[in-house]
Amino acid sequence: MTDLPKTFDPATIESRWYAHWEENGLFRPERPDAQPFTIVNPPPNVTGSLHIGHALDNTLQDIMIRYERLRGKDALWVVGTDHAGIATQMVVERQMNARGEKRTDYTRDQFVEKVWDWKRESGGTITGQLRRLGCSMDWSREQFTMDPHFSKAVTKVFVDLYNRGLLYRDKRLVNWDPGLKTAISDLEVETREVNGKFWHFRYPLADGVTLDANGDLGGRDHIVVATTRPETMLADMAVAVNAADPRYASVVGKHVKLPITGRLIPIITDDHADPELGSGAVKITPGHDFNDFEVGKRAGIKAGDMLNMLDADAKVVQCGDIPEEYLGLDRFDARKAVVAEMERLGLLDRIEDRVIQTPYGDRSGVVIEPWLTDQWYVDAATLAKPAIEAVKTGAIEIVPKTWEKTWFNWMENIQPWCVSRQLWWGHRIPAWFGPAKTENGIATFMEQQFHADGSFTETSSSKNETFVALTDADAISAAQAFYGQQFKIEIDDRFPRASSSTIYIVRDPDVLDTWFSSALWPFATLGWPTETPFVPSEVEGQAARAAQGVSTSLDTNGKGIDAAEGERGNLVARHYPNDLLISGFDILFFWDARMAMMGQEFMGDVPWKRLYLHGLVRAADGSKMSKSKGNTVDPLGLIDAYGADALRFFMSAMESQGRDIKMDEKRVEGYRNFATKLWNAARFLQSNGIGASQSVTAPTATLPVNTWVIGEVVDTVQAIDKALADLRFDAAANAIYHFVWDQYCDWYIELTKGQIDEETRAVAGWAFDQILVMLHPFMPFITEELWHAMGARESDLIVAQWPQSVVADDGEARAEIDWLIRLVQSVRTARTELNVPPGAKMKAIVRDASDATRARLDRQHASLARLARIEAVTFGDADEAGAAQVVVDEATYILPLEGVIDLAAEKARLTKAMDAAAKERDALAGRLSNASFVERAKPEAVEKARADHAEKAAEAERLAAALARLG
RNA sequence: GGGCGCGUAGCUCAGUGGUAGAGCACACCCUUCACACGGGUGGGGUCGCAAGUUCAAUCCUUGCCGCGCCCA
Repeated sequence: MTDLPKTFDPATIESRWYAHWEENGLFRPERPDAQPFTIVNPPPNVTGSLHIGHALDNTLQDIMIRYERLRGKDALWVVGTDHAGIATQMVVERQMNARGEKRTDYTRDQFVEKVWDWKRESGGTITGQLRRLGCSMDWSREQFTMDPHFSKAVTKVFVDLYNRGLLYRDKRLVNWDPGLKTAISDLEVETREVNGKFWHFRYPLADGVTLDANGDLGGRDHIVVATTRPETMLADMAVAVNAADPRYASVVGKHVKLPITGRLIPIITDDHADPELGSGAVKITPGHDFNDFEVGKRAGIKAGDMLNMLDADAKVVQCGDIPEEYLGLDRFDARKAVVAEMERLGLLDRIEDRVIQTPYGDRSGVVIEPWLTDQWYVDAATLAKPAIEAVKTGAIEIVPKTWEKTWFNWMENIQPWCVSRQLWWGHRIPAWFGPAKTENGIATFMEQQFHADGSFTETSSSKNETFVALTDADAISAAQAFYGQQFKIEIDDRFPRASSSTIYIVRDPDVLDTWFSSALWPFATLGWPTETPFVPSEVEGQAARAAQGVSTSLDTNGKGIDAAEGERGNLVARHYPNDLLISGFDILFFWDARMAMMGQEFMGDVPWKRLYLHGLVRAADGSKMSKSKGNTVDPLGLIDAYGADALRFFMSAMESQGRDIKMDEKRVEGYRNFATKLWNAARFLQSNGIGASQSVTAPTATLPVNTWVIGEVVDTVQAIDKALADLRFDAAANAIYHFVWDQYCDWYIELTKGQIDEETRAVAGWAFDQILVMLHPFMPFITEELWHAMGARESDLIVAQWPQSVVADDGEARAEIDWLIRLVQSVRTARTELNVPPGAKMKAIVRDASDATRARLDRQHASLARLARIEAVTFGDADEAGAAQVVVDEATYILPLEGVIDLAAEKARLTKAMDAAAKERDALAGRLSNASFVERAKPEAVEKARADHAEKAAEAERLAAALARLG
């Protein structure tokens, strides 16, 4: 045993134990024959640093993985980071900007190399911080989404999805982020309400046409349309009215002459125009509005023919007939210019104030522009079906269950997922474009993308040929097969084209959405596609999809174990499906849902059997923490102040299902105090010659106090087992907290003081060991430290054995200690209320004591003397006149306090106690006298009411007697 | 507009169809030989409001009020 300092100082032990565990491979001990238990960590952004949400998420995961490791399972916690395409590219570009450089000063390869440099240098921040939190991940297999093996998986998934018709290139409106100059998915768009305006414009009818003179709008020569985005009128291609709207029936098929551009645009009918709203007529800008895009398509306008008046920066470009002075204007300047011109022309009907739902990029914070481009889309609706089914059949259990509805709702209304991004950092799309074969021979189609400064870039049109392949070589062979042996195929970085002898194919410059790769995390981290699951091959995976991926966790469980027998070392076979995923609900769609889709598609099985969703950690005032508000709490600061164990315990104790956690630093402090309490208990044990126990099984106990504490240990194990089985982290933490402080320290240690014999030494040491094991998942550092401080050990605590939850037959012992505690408390209360000096020792005369009570008093006299300061106990009658009286069960304890006692105070005290008992007695009597209660209530409820009534009645009677004796 | 959640002691939160709990804070007492980051004792709540179901509602149902989040 090592002597412990008086106060626990977390900082001195945390780094030491963490290094010890990691260096000795204790985060993933070799357990080839054990049942696997697998969690993958939500890969933090490689640019990130640990925030309080990570602290919560990773603490919960660590609790589960340490718990299962202690229970003997082959626990694997996969860890790594994701490459965070946009965020990482932004970080590196910002650094370049600070040096007066920009990305385009470099070639793509040079730039990507610089990002790798940055990653090697600064990408490990968060992994170091996770270690400080005590997280026991398998660092030996740390992953990165851009690792070669992982990239291989990403490419394969892209190619396979393409070949299965689940991934395609399409020209349609996409959420374009003009700040980052890339497409983003609809999930990355955040809708905000902003104060804006609704401008009503008059569009003159062309060719002298007027509205029906007899109609409600009486022969007007114009149609009023309204818009929240006036600048888009420069790309208007139609005015739509409802076919059932009589006001416009006479002009359908006619034209309006678009102001400013002079363009003639048709008046068409479409249900999108609602006669009840505004004028009933709407301007249609198919190239710049999602609704209008659909209207345009219904009107027969092809996507490629839709007018596009903005460039990638959202500046106005020529799309045919826009006056010179508008070209190059930013979209918001263009808005002002258009409104001013319409007003000058007398065509501004009116302006309304209106709250507008405006889309913003969640990373850039700029207004998103619907923009017409070619992008790659995943057929999410098809992939969602097995994911929906998995939750319905229970193959995936979502905890808390309330999230199921959200899961279904989102999955059932899912839109095509835009997965291409116009970035340099990320997984480059494995698609090559070559010239098209047409009836006139081989031809290249290019699309010109104009810029506001008059320049333009050309990109390969979707009319060209596309080759999706795993490698350059595969792309070349595919092209060779397509174009024929007479051509040499070369990969080029300019544009697809053909000479008389050579075909040049060009790889798509875009990269994939980071979430596309992190969706593969549960299996690509395990070595897929090199290592494969036991059963599904690609063909079988497809078959599973055809069958909607219905599987049960029983099937998958069996498969995992069988696979382990035959293919030890194949991590995919052994650890897929994962057992549990713990994530914040904020990434339910971004990540969890997509893992479910990809897992089902490629592995033919769910990625995890359970999905636990926790809430956010909010600021003390309940507001959301954010850097911009400056109200973030740094978990590392909390670790510095209170220790990682205290922070972890806080997270667990506050994690109740379906609720956010409000930051409460006082509570973290309280759990630091708890750690110190445990520390001091260990010091007490040491000073009494109590150390490490020799067995996992409880020692033989004869003394009631020892039997009692063994029973309490078992109760606590059972409570924790139950709580963690249900993922009730708060209940688990509270169970061990309550046992340590309120049972072990406050009563067990106090009851044994001064009478520590060999048996007690053994039991006390054993019970303390059980505490260390049970508390270890929550507070790994202090428990490991104390584990070793208490004596020599066969193993480190991190790989010790979880307590056995066997029930001992201890009814009588527990009843005795329960009685003793109530007696001590009652005497203490009487002493305090009667102002008996704390040090004063008393004797007690006991009336009406049963034989059992006499025996207990005899056995427990030493404890009674210590804790209640009752020195001598005698039996029989006594003069109660100058005495306090305490009623516990059948007996009354008379405490002579001649000269000390305040008679009035004692009377008041007894009266209060008697009234309380009488009140409950009467309430119970009232209930029992109610015939319907006795007839209809459950028999056991009636029985309990009767018993309680008898007890309360007796208690009131004894207190009344005591009061009477007082005179 | 649709969906979800929350409203319990001064604060932060558990909880249960049958007499309301914890931590912190508060009051009083205690340098008792592990611990003042401690020990002891105590005060404090018509469980948001209203109706309904029930022998019995803080808990179930409905409505209302207030707060938060997600989706359109």
